[in-house]
Amino acid sequence: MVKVPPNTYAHENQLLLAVDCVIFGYQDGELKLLIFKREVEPLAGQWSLIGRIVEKNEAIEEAAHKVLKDITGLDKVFLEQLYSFGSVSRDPGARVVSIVYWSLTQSTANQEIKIADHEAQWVSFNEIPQLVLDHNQMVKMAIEKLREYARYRPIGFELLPSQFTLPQLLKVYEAIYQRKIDDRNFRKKMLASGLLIKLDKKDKSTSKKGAFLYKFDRKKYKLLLQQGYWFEV
Amino acid sequence: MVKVPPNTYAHENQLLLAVDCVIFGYQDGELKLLIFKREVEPLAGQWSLIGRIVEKNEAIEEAAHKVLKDITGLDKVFLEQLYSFGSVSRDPGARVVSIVYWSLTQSTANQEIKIADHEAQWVSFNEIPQLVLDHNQMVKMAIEKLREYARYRPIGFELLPSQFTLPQLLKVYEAIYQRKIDDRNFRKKMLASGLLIKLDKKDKSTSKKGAFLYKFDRKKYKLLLQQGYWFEV
DNA sequence: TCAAAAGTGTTCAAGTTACACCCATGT
DNA sequence: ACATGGGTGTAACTTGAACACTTTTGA
Repeated sequence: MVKVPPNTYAHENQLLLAVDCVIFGYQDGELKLLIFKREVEPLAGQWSLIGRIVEKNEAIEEAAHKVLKDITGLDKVFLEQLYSFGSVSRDPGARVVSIVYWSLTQSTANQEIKIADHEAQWVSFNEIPQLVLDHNQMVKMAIEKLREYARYRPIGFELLPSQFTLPQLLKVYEAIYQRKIDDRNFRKKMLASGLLIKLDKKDKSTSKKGAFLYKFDRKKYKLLLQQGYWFEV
Repeated sequence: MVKVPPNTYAHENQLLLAVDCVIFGYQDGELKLLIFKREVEPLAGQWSLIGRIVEKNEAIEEAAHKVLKDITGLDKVFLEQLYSFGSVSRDPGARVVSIVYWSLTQSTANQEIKIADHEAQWVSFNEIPQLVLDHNQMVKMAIEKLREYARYRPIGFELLPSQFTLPQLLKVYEAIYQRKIDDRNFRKKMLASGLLIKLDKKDKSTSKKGAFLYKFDRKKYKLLLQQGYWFEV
């Protein structure tokens, strides 16, 4: 009779657990990734995702939230677990298993200041440098997840200010999918979803005519989700 | 200037890392979950998923594979990472973060012997008992994942012997979705995918006429995947 | 008055769903 | 000969894709 290795707690100092965050933003019509220069040896000074070791008394999700808040000042943003990376030699410094989270952020002036403080930096998707360890792989997976997610969940909004125009939203999706999207079909679908609240204001920053501003109806979305609603762009 | 907590390796004996496996099977026209009685305190003797602490010198995926092989004897089966659970007090015995994997297995006689050895047990989806810790939540998430996956990947095969009939495959999908599926449309789609290899043999165990046996064309599937192929049931 | 972006409907093709009967064979 | 499960095609409908012009307004 074969025995499974006993599920015992008699293990000590096994390995370290870290969280790393793939943080996406959207500026100047482009999707961006937030990276910074690693502070600890080995590989100090090289580009890296933002993360740290998980403390014993904090939940992993909590750790991810804190990392994100520390660097961006942002609190209530889209943040979800992506995947855990745990090969033995992924980190030459120690045996570290990393649980990766991905986040979508809206850029605000305040946030930019915080980011600059940390010497972090936004880079365009097609200019992502080599990152330490397996971080490039993490980013690749996160980008795939972003595209997959965008297909059936309304996440374009997460990358825009709370008030946005339809042309802006369209551009976000075009940036995500890297292709032109028919604007008439796009409007139809978006408006048909019933998840947009049209405001009585126009944004005239990009045209003389001005485009109507909308808000995303989060309450209604939650309600629809419970009813098994399926969104598709 | 705010400082991110330093990403240093100077932490010790932080927490333990475990893998747990949600193992699905298919028998008697029903989807089943493999559970066993927990061996260690606290909560010894209660129903639990199968898992153990990850050793320092093994990759997390490797650990999951070993757990699965130890209990079922199965080696090359569908096994993917599901999610990591890491709230502080999820385990009253210690601070344990659990990385959960899910697996689809084909039942074989040999496997059943191994499973019996371990006093593990298959239970139907609608008879899943209360499990220890957050294991019921893990199972719930795995079932959702299974349904999501089945929509766009040919995974029905993973639950059947390597040779199977179309009526059998249909029943697997009906079990996954818990609803009747039109057999004509199902056949059309399956055969149109080009991923089934028709054999010259019939299985007469369930009817006098007998149903043709098929094999799943894994090579072709891999090829199609690379070309951005998208399967849908 | 004109340049530049915002806004609006219809047609066609493709894919999905619904549906009913004959076939083969062991007992 | 009959009961049982295996196998097959078509029509209606729904969905997604393609496509071009008018509107508004600041400069």
